[in-house]
Amino acid sequence: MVDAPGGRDMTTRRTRAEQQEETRRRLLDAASAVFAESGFEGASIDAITQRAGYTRGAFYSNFASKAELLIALSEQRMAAMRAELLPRVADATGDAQFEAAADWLLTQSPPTELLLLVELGRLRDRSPEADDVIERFVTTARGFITDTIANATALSPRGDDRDDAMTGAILAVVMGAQLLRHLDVSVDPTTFSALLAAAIAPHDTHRAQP
Amino acid sequence: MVDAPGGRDMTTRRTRAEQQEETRRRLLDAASAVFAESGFEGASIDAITQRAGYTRGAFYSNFASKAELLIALSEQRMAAMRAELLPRVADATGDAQFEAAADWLLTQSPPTELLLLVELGRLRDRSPEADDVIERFVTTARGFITDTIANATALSPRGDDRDDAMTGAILAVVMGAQLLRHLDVSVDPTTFSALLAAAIAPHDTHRAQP
DNA sequence: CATGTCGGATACAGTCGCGTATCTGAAGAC
DNA sequence: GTCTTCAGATACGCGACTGTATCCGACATG
Repeated sequence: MVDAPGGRDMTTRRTRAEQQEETRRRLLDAASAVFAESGFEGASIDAITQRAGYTRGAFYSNFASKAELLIALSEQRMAAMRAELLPRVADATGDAQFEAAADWLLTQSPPTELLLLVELGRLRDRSPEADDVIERFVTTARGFITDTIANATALSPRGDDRDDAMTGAILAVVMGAQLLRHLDVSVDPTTFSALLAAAIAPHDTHRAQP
Repeated sequence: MVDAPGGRDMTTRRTRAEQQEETRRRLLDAASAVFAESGFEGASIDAITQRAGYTRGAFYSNFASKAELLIALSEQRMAAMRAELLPRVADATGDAQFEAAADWLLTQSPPTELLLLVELGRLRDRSPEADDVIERFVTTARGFITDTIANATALSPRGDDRDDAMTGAILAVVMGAQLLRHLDVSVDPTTFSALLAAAIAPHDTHRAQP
């Protein structure tokens, strides 16, 4: 699909670790695309390696199984998502933070990432590691949300189960919107921002309703 | 998995059409379970027919392909969902309608149905029929939502694109909640109802905030 | 009751994907 | 420069899944 990685290029001398790192990265990128198209079970290892420009040998020297690949990919993408959101939120102030996050979620972020969670949810029964990844994601996402809110409203999180209800509401809204995008249903950004605000409002009693 | 359907029962004489109808129904039910466990691509026809208590022959005399089975299953389940929601909503009045719907969605309805939409979304590129099913679902769901609101608030729908934004918001909330359930993340019913109300509130300017 | 019809079972051949075992050439060590 | 190591390629055997072709027996129709 892209330029052949097998062709050794004299201008780019690389250490073994660098080389393998790029292979891993390419495999993960290819897997992301193939998973999105065909789903986890429908994605053959051959299809993934071929799209990355390798053969099956490259796969088995980087991953033990397709499940492990899914785990690794999920973790990479969750970290990437966080890395994208953090600066955008940090660069804004007050309510603009939510709008910045909402805008990126609705227009920039690939709805594909959401599907990884669906596959992980299916895998959880067979692999305890998938369960860990999901739990880590939820915990991290909740922390990110409360931190952002605390930062935007200068209110510290409660730390009680009402926080869980609120972060759960935000997660539901965000994930629901991504799912609609996957179905090619457009989501109005204004409505989306309003929903996010509504999810936070009952949590923040100091805040006035407009 | 259940009692063998192959064993002809003398007490239950059935016409051919009835017999085949039951076969179809069992196959659809089994497919629903297997799809939930293994996904569309991961579900083998053998696994489906075996769980239903048949062999592959039963499948091919009822469906042309696995894709067609998914289409049929999706349509059946969407109709069933509607059939479940309608009386619950009709039996309540005013805001209780939303609570009734919310309660059923969060506690009774299997989060599995949502995954069918994900698979359909993947299939849409290959099968135009899947696209139709999705569009029909979205349209029907939107109609159901506006009807329910109109019924509960005695206000007629606007019929403009603000309706689309509002129904989209509700769909996002509902689907997001189901996805969280699939990930074993509990969703607080009170928060969920509040979110639904918040999605409607900006739409309904005649309504006072509590 | 005799015969045609057809839902579902059985048999079979072809394809595909997986995992392992083995090989190769370049990076790293000395 | 030689030797070792190892990422990635190649080869192979195996099992699983698919679709079709054929068969069987219960319903249907006269």
